[in-house]
Amino acid sequence: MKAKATLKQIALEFGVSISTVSKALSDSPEISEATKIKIQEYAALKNYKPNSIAKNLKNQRTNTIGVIIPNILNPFFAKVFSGIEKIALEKGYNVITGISNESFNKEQQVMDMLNNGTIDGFIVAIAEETQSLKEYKHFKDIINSGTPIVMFDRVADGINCDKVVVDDFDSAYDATTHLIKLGSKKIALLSTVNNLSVGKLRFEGYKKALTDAKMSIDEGLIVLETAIEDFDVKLQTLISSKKMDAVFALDEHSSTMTMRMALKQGIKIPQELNIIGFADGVWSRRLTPSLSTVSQHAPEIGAKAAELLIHKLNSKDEFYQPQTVVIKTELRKRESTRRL
Amino acid sequence: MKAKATLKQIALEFGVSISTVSKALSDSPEISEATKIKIQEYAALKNYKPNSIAKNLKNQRTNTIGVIIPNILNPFFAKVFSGIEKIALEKGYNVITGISNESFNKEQQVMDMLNNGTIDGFIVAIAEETQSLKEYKHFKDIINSGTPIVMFDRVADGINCDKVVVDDFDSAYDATTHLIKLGSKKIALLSTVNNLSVGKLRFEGYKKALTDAKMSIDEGLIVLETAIEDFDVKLQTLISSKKMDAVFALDEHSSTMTMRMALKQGIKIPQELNIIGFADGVWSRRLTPSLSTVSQHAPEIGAKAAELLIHKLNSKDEFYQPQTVVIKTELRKRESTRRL
DNA sequence: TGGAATTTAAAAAAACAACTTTAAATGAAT
DNA sequence: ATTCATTTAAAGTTGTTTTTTTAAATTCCA
Repeated sequence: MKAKATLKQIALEFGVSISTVSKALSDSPEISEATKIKIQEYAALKNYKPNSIAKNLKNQRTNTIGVIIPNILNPFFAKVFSGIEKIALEKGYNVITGISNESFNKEQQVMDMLNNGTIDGFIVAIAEETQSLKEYKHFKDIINSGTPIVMFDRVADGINCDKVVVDDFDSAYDATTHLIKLGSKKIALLSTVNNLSVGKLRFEGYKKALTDAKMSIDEGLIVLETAIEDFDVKLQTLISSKKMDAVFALDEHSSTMTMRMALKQGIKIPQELNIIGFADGVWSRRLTPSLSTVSQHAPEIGAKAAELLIHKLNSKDEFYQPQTVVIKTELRKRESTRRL
Repeated sequence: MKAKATLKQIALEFGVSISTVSKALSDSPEISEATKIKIQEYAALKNYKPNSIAKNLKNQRTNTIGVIIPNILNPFFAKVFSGIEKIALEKGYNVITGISNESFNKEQQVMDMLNNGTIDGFIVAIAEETQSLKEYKHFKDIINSGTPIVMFDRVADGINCDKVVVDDFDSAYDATTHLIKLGSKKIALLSTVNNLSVGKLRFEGYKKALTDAKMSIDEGLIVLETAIEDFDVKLQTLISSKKMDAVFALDEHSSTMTMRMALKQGIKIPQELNIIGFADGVWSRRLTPSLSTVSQHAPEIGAKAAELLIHKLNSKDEFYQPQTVVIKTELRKRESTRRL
């Protein structure tokens, strides 16, 4: 464990001043070639790297982004994260990760802990609990303290900051409309995420599509239930009743559980039941039959969020107007859908 | 965007020195009660938080862990990460994430970038390319520079550092043995990860289990192919031949692809074909039939790695002997296996 | 009660590492 | 000897913590 090379250590080595070393390493014209060369060579040899903590302190910025994610095990967030990380690396930023675990307290705690100079700005998907409570004061405080926030996917209406969202309403509308065009007369709607902004928007899109197609909204075909156990019971009942010829599932659990229960009942997919769901693309392809999904372009969401934040950090514009960017979704038609 | 409260700012406010404020806030007995109270009250009012960058510079430590992961989209790594994050939060550490994308260069670059005071230590799963090249100099350099490393899952034999691994050999041995006990006579071995240390160990465990059971190792039942396209072609051929009654798949792709191709061919699982694979537990349960897997306790791996690193960071023991911790796996028997 | 000793409170300074700016010094040339 | 050009030294900046000094207040004893 040899001592790390610092300007001071190098200066001592050559009996010159710290500023001489600093200038030599930044290749300043003020320093003689001979001195520069010997110092630069020594620095390279010792693998000198400026201590970024010291630099950060001086510059009053850290080139670090804080990313607050409700649940890293959700592949959607993992993908968004990969998009953030990619852009961050390109722009020379580090990424500090905080997991809120869908908890309001932990979200607040983690963000507060990081908002002390550790990070320059936040990228956040709001925790479920926070969104249920509509408790957004901590976001306002952080923004007021001068730390910018970019929200993605789950956003807070009242907060004036950059946002990156998916067109949840439209994508649900389009998916439902697609099922109608395939000949479905009875489209069930399944959701365990109706407590989230995204879930509500998707539900609205579904209803609008039915209304526009002059189809009635059948409450008996709708299962909105946040508690997984209760949801599964209701879903089992619905599937056994065989009242529907298509399912639109708003989240991964309801999508996959529908497939599993239907296959167990011997219901043929897609011959007897069309299914479109929100789910991870890789795993949807691995199912048999493969699941048609609404692809949300998660990496692009992350990339865009990172770009917005870094742009804001680099601009000195006091009167910057926050914007909301909508990332288009795509309907990925796989084996779980076909003309009835 | 009001100015952040600093010691200096508070000192100026009361016309006292910076050190007085510092001591007052740390409730030092050197400061009179009256002074302490007024300063503490003011600090609370102004929501003063010590600038962690400055503290880090002074303390020569950042309470931040650098986690280098080959691919965050792999649920295994995401789960390990969640385990790391949990312990880190408990112990008051932040987590900076770097993704190597399985690339040697990026791994080196990211770690180098962070090893300048930004982080106190690393937790690393080695990139595939790094492991193929057996190029471990950067790890040695970092350790020599005084920054401890804990490796998990994919580890480098030649490097003297803490390691957290799964008993890949044993778990493969046990899984294979389980298939034998279920009555399998012809157990195929599929792997797209034979370029990784973990893949090789699992392969060895499979062979040992067969040998111990006095069964021959049939090269015609073994598909080792890193390129996904080539793998799929070979797998299709193997499955069409129907030469086996069981499959042991060493990674997620080969596990799921086997199920998919077999089901497409009308092969009944598990009646005609038993399958055990390495795969994500959540999604394995969602498959129909659900997939029996080797559960690797990923969060525990991450937690243990974080504990080892933080312990090392907090101990001043110059002669600390690095250890290798083995996390036990568990065979999760689901619908894809049963007595033949 | 006056002067010294001791306690107490607070201020000053140093350190962390990098970086910047200003001032000074050296050397050569005029 | 003076001027100019080139180097180098010194000092200040960031915010915190820790150590050292200084100043004031109190106690103690003669």
